Amino acid sequence: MKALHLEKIHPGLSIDCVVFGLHGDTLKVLILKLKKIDKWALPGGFVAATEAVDTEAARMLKDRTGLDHLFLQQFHLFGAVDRNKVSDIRNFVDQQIISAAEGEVLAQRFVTISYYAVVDYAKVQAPTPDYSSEFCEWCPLKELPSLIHDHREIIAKAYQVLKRDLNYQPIGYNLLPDKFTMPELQAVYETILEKKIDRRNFRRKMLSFDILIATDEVRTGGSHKAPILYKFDEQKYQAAMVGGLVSLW
Amino acid sequence: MKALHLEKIHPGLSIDCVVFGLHGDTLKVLILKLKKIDKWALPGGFVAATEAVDTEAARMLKDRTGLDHLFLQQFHLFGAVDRNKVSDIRNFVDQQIISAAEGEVLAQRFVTISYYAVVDYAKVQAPTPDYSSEFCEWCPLKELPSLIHDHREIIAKAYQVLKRDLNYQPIGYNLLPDKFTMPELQAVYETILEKKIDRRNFRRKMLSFDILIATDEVRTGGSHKAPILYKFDEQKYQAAMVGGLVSLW
DNA sequence: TCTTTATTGTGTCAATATGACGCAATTATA
DNA sequence: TATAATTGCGTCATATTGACACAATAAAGA
Repeated sequence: MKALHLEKIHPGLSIDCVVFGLHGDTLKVLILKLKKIDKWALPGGFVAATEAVDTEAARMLKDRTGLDHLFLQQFHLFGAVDRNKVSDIRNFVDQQIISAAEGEVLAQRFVTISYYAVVDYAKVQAPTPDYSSEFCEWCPLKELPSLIHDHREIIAKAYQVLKRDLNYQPIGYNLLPDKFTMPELQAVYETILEKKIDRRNFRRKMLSFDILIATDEVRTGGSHKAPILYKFDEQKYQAAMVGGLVSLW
Repeated sequence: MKALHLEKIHPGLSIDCVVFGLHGDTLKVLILKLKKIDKWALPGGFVAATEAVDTEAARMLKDRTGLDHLFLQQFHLFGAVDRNKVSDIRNFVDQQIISAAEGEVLAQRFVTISYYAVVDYAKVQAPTPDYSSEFCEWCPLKELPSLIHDHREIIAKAYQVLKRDLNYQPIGYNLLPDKFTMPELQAVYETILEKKIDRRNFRRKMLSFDILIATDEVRTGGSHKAPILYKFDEQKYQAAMVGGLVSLW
């Protein structure tokens, strides 16, 4: 959480990424263990003076996960005055957990623009910590440890927005493999929404959105009927991202 | 668009507000005519170092419109590198439209966090220009003049998000009077969506959301049957703001 | 090879929701 | 007192949804 090249950094602004990982039927969040402080943080960083904010968010995600071309959704700017909890930082300095200089940096006011992404846990070999962190961990959403600043609030908001977005946006592109089965897609929804959906009704509704193309292949391996592999109709998928899947009025 | 007290301002960050006004059946946007430059701008400003970003957005809206307690929706951070179009600014300086010092300020990189609000045009007596602008105007969404920076893009995005939000959020609170009729509420939707809705089906759906309470009063004055006055069930309205009106899954 | 098990694709059906519209009631005005 | 305008309430055919039945089939075990 320290600026590397302050002179080249857009001032007062940070980026935080909430990276959701689907691990079986559990939704996890990528967090980083800080080096000196006994707390965790979201992957994030600062914006180079010469780069667009969206570009920088994508770069950070790539640096941590190795993943590229992900769907990164900007969802909120957190701009409370004491969102970095200056009294906590003073305590860290008093207890000599961090140096006075480090405390000075951390006590500066930053507003943070937050992005979320949903990634395939299996595609991320080993998340890479940044200069300020020791190691990374995928943590179940329900078992978050003590987080620095307002990062717990950021994660809560990200999860709320993600669930809301499922009501009008498709999901799965660059998250599932190019070809995937209906049960695999359903698992994405069930994991995020923490809710069982009737598989026959799920199929019917999903197909009605007209964003899937059935291939002539199936996924073998299970000791049961081999499910059909689908792919996204990229055109219609993108159209649905903009125009929404359903409209009330 | 110039900082008043740079030393007390959070650096590199501005706020822009897209204030939609319902004027009969037309959706208008509040814009400010700049003093020296022959362009228009969104109401906005900078964030005091001692204030939350949301608070500052509300303050700006109150300064311009006199309106308080509005629903202000933060919707996007615009963070492109050249969103202030530095080449345009250099031209203004070259043509001596603005001073070199003013050009210097305008050419600095700022990211802007944008909010939208929908207000009752009739409640705003006379919008007040700020120090950088000559006068304000409610401009129909379809007839926007030349705007500074990326403000046209900001308005387009605001309108897109507003229409999207109507699909899962209620609208009308602090926009309509405390008591309002069903046709008045419907007009809000029709004006924003630019779409006629069957009044009988609108009523049925709106009532099904269970956020309205019928009073025992009616609105007289028209030469026709007096419509019933409704008010919002504030509890359920707020719940719908968080949880959404409908859910796909 | 022949079951068995697990899970998929397809389809049914009652209940509910939606879109399009009819009609009597009622308010101010002519 | 009639007229015009617009509202509240209701109908009906059609579409959508939720709950569930059943045959098909891929792999594993007997």
